[in-house]
Amino acid sequence: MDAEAIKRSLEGSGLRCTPQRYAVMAFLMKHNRHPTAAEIFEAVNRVDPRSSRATTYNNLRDLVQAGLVREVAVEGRAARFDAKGVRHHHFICDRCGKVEDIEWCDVPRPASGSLGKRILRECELIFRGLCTKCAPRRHASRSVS
Amino acid sequence: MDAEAIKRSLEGSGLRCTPQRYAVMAFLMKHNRHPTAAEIFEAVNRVDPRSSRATTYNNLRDLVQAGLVREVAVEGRAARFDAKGVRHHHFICDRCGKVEDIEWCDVPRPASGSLGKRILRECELIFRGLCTKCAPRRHASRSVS
DNA sequence: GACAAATTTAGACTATATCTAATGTGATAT
DNA sequence: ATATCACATTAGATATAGTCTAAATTTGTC
Repeated sequence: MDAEAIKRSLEGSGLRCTPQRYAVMAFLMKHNRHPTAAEIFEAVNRVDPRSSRATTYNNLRDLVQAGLVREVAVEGRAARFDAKGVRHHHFICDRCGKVEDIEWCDVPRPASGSLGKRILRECELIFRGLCTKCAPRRHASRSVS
Repeated sequence: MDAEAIKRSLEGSGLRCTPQRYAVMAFLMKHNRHPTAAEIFEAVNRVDPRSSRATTYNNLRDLVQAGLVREVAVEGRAARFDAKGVRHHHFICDRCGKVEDIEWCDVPRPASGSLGKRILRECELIFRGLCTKCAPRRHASRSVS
């Protein structure tokens, strides 16, 4: 996405295209990892225009409010704990960050049902509760009681 | 779960059953919300035995290491951001807290496939990306690009 | 250019979590 | 019983993430 397009996108959402705001938005569009505010702050400040910490946070807030950026994995930013009594999954709301328990369910095996392969791949993630990197190599099952 | 059972469970994991440790564990077993460390600290300290902040955090760490407690929604405790370019879901690993994008996929409609109703209910949560409370009331579709 | 509104800024402040060094506790050997 | 030693606890210092404030600056408009 080129500079003009970013400018239009900001102004289309009722935000002025200030140098600092532009820098934050451009950085987020260029890097599709999920950077923290601190990483964005640092990256933006390696070159002109500089941007104070407050401005970086303000701009992130504005971009999220405008619907141009998503904030993920929130939940008040404090760790939460859970005695492993009944086996269950955790689901985290995209909007409010609430942690919701969902009933335990094993990974569905057959890929032939009315739900296609793509859905299964996504189901497997949540059913397993582990990302691709952390998932056990083979058919080994991990205790998540 | 009674006091003896908690004691056995701690000792079975190689942890001494100290008053402070017991209090944290008992609190977590009794309340199946997902309290923060601060909430646990406060609750435990409303009555004897008192427990310092460091001890509360240490005990939580020990309980997690021993596999008796889970820490949910981690990810280094810093918010992460994401320019809403391509529509996708976010999956957060239960073990390492990594945020992983998964390809966008609409909520599957039919409940009659080879995957049962229960699976569908769980799929819907992740496919929608919103918890029960935040989900739009009816068939309204939310823009999550 | 002058004005008002929006934006940026440095730094103080709050909240969450970890570290440190001193002290306390409990099981075991003597 | 008591000396010992590993394990636990403590208060307080420190670190990190984020917010707030009040003043200064920039921007769009007349």
